[in-house]
Amino acid sequence: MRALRACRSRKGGGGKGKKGQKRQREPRFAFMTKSDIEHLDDGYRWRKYGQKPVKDSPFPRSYYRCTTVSCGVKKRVERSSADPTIVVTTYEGQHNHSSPAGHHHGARLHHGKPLAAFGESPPTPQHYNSAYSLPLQRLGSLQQPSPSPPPAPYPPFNAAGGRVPREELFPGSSSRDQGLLQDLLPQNFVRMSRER
DNA sequence: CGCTTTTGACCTGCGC
DNA sequence: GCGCAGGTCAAAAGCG
Repeated sequence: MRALRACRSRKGGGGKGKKGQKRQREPRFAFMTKSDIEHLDDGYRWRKYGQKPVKDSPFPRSYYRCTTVSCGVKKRVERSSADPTIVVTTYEGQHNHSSPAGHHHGARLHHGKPLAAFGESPPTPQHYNSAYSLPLQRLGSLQQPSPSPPPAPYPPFNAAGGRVPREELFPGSSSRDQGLLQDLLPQNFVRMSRER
């Protein structure tokens, strides 16, 4: 048990990051997975660096980071409050390395049955997309059901770091993630996936 | 012995 | 201006 936390000189320097600039720069990609385990082995090595209880969800949200140096890809894992069996994984950023150091199993979602995927840039498109025929959708398309689906699975954003501002994807909610589940997982979507 | 996990504290931004 | 929620850090413990 983390008994004594002796010298806590500088803790929590992160938060929302720089002032004035929202640190939502990396492309994000979220997908739902029907699994009993949260930490799906996608072939990369992840290190858990945090866990926080979510406001509208009885389940905590876990924060992972790619252990590979110079790869600042982050991953957020949380269970759906609507359906505990559904795990929502949100990737932030893209891997600089094609193959994980040491491990090369490829994408293995043990027990996971991906239900849907949203976002802008899947970390391993081939893995999730082809392997499970996931309907890649934009984040915004879920909130705003457009008559015609987006032509390309990957929205207009350059991997160099510049992507379409969140404001464009979320005209209504321009700030704060405001619940990944709420925004990314419409109730009907979850239910639909279950009933299939 | 090294890496991962756990957990509380701290910081920042936004909403009211 | 204050409070809340989200996100990150850092140290210790646990495990392989």
